Amino acid sequence: MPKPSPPKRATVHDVAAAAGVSRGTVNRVLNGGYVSATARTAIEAAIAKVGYVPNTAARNLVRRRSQAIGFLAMEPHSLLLEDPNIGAIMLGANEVLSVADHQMVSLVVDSYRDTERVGRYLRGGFVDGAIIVSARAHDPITRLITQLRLPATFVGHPPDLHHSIPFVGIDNVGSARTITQRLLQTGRRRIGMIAAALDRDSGADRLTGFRQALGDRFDPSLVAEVPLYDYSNGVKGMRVLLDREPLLDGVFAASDAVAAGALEVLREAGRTVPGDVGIVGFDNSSWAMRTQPPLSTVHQPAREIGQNAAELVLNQVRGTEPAARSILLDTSVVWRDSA
Amino acid sequence: MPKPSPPKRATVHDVAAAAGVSRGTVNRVLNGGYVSATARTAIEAAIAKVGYVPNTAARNLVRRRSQAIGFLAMEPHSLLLEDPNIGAIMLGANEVLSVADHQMVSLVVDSYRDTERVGRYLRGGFVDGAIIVSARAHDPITRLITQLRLPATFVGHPPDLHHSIPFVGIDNVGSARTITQRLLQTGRRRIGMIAAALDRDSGADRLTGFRQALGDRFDPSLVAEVPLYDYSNGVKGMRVLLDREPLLDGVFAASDAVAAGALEVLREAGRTVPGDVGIVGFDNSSWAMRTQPPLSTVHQPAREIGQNAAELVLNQVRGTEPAARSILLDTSVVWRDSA
DNA sequence: TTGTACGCGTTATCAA
DNA sequence: TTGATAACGCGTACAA
Repeated sequence: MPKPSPPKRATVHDVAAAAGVSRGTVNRVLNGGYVSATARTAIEAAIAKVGYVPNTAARNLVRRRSQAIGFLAMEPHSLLLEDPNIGAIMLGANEVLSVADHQMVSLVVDSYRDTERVGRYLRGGFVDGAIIVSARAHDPITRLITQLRLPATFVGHPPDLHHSIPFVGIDNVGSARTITQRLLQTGRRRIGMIAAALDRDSGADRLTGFRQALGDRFDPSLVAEVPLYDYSNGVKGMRVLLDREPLLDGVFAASDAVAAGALEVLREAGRTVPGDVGIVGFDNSSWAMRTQPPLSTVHQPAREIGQNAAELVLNQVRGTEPAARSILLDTSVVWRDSA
Repeated sequence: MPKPSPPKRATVHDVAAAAGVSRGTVNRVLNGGYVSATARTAIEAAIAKVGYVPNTAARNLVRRRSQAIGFLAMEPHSLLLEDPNIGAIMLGANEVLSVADHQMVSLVVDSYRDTERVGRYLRGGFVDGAIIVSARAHDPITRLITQLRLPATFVGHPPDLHHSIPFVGIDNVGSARTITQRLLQTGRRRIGMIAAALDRDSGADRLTGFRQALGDRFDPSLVAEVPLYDYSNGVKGMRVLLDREPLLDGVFAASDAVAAGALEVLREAGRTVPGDVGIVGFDNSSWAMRTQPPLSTVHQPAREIGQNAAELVLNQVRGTEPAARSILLDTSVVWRDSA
């Protein structure tokens, strides 16, 4: 079987020939510059006629650009698909990047080996900038990026954010406070929290908001810490909570998936929701509407987060970045039946 | 703010200078060829010392390759994230592509405008090959790809598959037959199907399998057709079925999401599962374990599908494709409590 | 086994 | 306003 030959593509040279001008002039209509009206129309016709499309490789070579932005997800492979927001964030980022004719290359950093590989990639100049999702504290990748002075934006800030790098996110503290207050307003007295992912800003901030809302009534023994934002950790956390305080009548779960797991445990324990105990989640993911009863939760604009992150990087790449940096997007609370 | 200057990168020239040889020799150790042991070690040391990484743009320019494979999803944006398999398929494909040092560029084709844009992209030689997911009949993109003789692989075959293009998929007919038989074996007499996405091979084949399993007992009036594989269509389909045949005691839902919707309607109608009616799904997605009761369903190896698809394209790109073409992967049935 | 020189398709610089 | 020409970094004949 013969190696398929790449399709023949028209070049600037061909366009110039077809229009009866030099390559320089063609280039000026492509990339702006002084050019006479007659030449312009002739060239535009020629471009359409020969079906010219610029060759990215050649262009990038001379411009010393890759026209690519890295999307770094610092997350175990398995969790990538479970995360209800990451997909929408990627989609949002990809939207504005592709409009700006940039390629989004997604790199998941799971193991140490990944760190090395991605490090080489970044150093190699394969991307003009990076969007970093769910970075943890003291991340080697973060250090590398500041070292390289690579244009970048965080989605959610790592605890040790070097503020030369902007971020886009939501107010986790405020959102958590608001939704916890709802629990208080509906008369719950013994309120616990299943706190997940405390090594991330989102996790830590949600706990902070919970504590703020409770004020004097905050009781550390009613906080069950679990590592991840998922269903099975919701199950574990709820068991702990129920064990410590059988009279519990309110629960703030750090995510909808966690809440769904908690709900299952409550059902097994014979507690009714929202009768015996009220429960609220976070994310407004598809979980929230599937549970019985549906969850009251915090909606975060994941797609917009992605879009804003992409814009922030592109601004830096283009060198047209004024003073204003990080962006905090608004959340909204969705009331359903669980509390 | 100054435009961030791209990091200075070492070139073959630098390596040659550092090793005291010519660029040609350096090239030979990079891309294979005769080279003396002494020269090789000297050059390898030099490469490490100056931190040389090949420049993709330059390499692609001269090789006339893009080192990119398009991942085309012919699906509405909104459904992309809902589909339980597509994410895993992408991950699987990306895995083998990145090992082969190829970029995966994902292109979602939703509207007619997308078709045009993607068409330009393919014609422009921006990808060396393509993986196409959920193509429908008479797709203009498919036609373009055969025209261009672009190396490609389908995931699931479109009804009008031009057999010059290989595909990787599962045996939807056989899997559907098997799981429907289970319903029969457990003594169900009036079995209906909620058939979704009949304009796709997967949807049509599952209906075929259902019909085969039932044989003489097949009753067309017990098939509710719905357009999409999602929860809300499961709700609609189940209502139709219950309306047409109140004595129904078995249901094959075309996907787990559909089954979940159907389950909700059954609950509202006061039917117990699996007591009054047995129900089975398809996909073994996260839905299957979240429903009450958990679903019996067909597991399909989504990740492997992606891996195989990528390998099939790469083989064609490299021109090292023997005779064997399409691949059918095995499914397995997962028995839970719903039937 | 090694070195030299040309071409890949663009952009950018400089004269004209 | 336009045209010629030199990079950009690499692969590859061809000659040595």
